[in-house]
Amino acid sequence: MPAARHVPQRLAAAPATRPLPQGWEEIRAEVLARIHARHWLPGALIPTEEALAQEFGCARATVSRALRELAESGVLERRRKAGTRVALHPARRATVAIPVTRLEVEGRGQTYGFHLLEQGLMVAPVPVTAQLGLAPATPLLHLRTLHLADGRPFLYEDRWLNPAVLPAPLPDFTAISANEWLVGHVPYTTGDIAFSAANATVDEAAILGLRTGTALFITDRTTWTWDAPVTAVRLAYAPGYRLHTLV
Amino acid sequence: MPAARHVPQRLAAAPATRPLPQGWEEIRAEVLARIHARHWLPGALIPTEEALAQEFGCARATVSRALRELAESGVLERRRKAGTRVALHPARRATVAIPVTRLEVEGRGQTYGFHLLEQGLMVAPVPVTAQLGLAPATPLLHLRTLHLADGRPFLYEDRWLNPAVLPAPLPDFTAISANEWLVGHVPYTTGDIAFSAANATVDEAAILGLRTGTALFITDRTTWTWDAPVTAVRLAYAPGYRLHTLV
DNA sequence: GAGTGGTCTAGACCACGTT
DNA sequence: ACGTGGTCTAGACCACTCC
Repeated sequence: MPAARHVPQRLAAAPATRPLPQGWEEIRAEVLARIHARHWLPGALIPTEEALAQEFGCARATVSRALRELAESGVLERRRKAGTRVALHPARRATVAIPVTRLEVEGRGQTYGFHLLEQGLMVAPVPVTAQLGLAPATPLLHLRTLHLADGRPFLYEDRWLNPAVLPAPLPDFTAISANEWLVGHVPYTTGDIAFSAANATVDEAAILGLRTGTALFITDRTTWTWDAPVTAVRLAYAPGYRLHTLV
Repeated sequence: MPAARHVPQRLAAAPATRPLPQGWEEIRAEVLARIHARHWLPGALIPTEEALAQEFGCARATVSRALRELAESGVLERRRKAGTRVALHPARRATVAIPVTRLEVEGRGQTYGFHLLEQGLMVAPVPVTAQLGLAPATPLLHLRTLHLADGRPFLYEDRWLNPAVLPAPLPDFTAISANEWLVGHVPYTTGDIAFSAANATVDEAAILGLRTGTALFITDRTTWTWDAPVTAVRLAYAPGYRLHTLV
C-alpha cells in the first residue's frame, strides 16, 4: 500500500464523501467505478490529471500512473491537449502467457517428454522464408518435434531456424528441445504470434494419434532478434488445449 | 523523446563508451541489449536500480520504469531485497486486442451485419451457471447471434446474460447486437477469456454454412462487474480467422 | 498560442523478503 | 536487521495537438 504522509487536505471539501482513494491502484479503481456507474459515459472527456490530483489530494504523477494503466488496458483513450476520454469502442486488451512447453506440461502436474522427429538443413517453403523476410532459397534448419504429456501426444511443433543467427555450438536437439534451448540462448526482442484453428492433416493426425480432421488449436510464431529473423514455428495442440488470459 | 536537461555527468567515466541511454525507453533497450548480448545471462542478478541510475546518470525512477516494463513483459523477475534477475524461463507475455465484432469486421474493410437467431429467458445449462457462479436454476437471457462480413457468416455467438445486473431499459437486440450494447452500457471490470479449437457441430455448421467437423476458432468469455456475473459467451469464428498479438 | 499528457528529477518513506 | 524494489511528492520542462 502507498504512503499516506503529507496529504494536502482539499480546501473545498465535498460534504460527507467517502474517503479519498489512496495510491494509484485505488485511484484506478475509483475511475473504473465512475465509468461503471455511468457517471463518466463512453466517449466523454474526464477531468484533467491536474484536476483529479487536486480532487484526490495527491500528486499529478500518481493520477498519471492510474490513468496510464487504464489507457494501456483499453479503457481510456488519451491524447495530449485533447485530454482523456472513456473509450467509446473499448477494444479491450488481454494478456496471455506463452511459457516453455515443458513448463506448460509440468504446470498441469503431468510428466513432460519429447521426441525429435526430424532434423535437417533444407530449403524452406516460400511462405516460411517470406514470413521471415529471407531470400526464397535460404537453407534453414528444420526441426519437427512431438511434445508429450504423461507419454501422450500433447503438441506437434514444426520449426524453422535461421542458422545464421544462432550462437556457435548448437546443442543436441534430441536432448534439449529447440523450444527450451532458444529461450535460454537467444533471448528475443520482438515477435509476432497468431492463434487459429485448423483441421488436422493426415500427417498431423498420425503424429498426434488423432483422426484426420480433428480440430487443432494452432499457434504460429515468428521471432526476431533486433532485425534478424530467428525462427518461425507452428504449434499444433492436441484437443483439450485452452489458452487462458491472465487475471 | 525524454528531456536531456540537468544531466549529471558520471565522474568515473568509462573511456570511449557509447552515449548513455536517454529516457526510460532507451534504458529498456539497453538492458534488453545486454541480455541479448549474453552479458547478463538468464537467471543472473543484474545491478540494483540505484547502481544503474548512477551508471546511466539518471534518476532511480527512470530506471525503475524501464525495469518494471521489462518485468511486466516477462523478461525480468523482480523481488524486493532479492533484486532483479533475468528470467530463467521467460514465460513471455503477449497482448491481444478484443474489439467489438462490428469493428473487427469493418477493420478488414468488409461490411458488417448480424442476425438475431434466438432470444429468450430460460434456465441455462449447468456448465453455464456454474461458470458464472449462479444457482443452477437461475433463468438467464439467451441470445444466439450470427455476425456477417460482407453478408457471409463470420462469427456465431451464443450468449447468456444475467438479467439481474443489466441496466433497466433493455434494447431491441435485433437492432443492436448484444456485443455492442454491452460494451456501451455495462463497462466491465474483470473477465476471463479462453481460446481453443473445436470441430463444428451439426448445428454450428448449418448456421455458419460449413461442413460438419470444420475446425472453428473458439473464444469463451466470462464477464463480471465487480462481483456480479454479467455474461458468458461462446464465439465460434468461421475458418480463416486469426487472432494476432499486438506489436 | 495554449492546454494537456508524457517524462524526468531529487528526495523520501515504506513494504517485503532475505538474511 | 537490512537491502531492495514499490510508491509517492513537488516541481519542472517538453511534445504533441487542437484551436
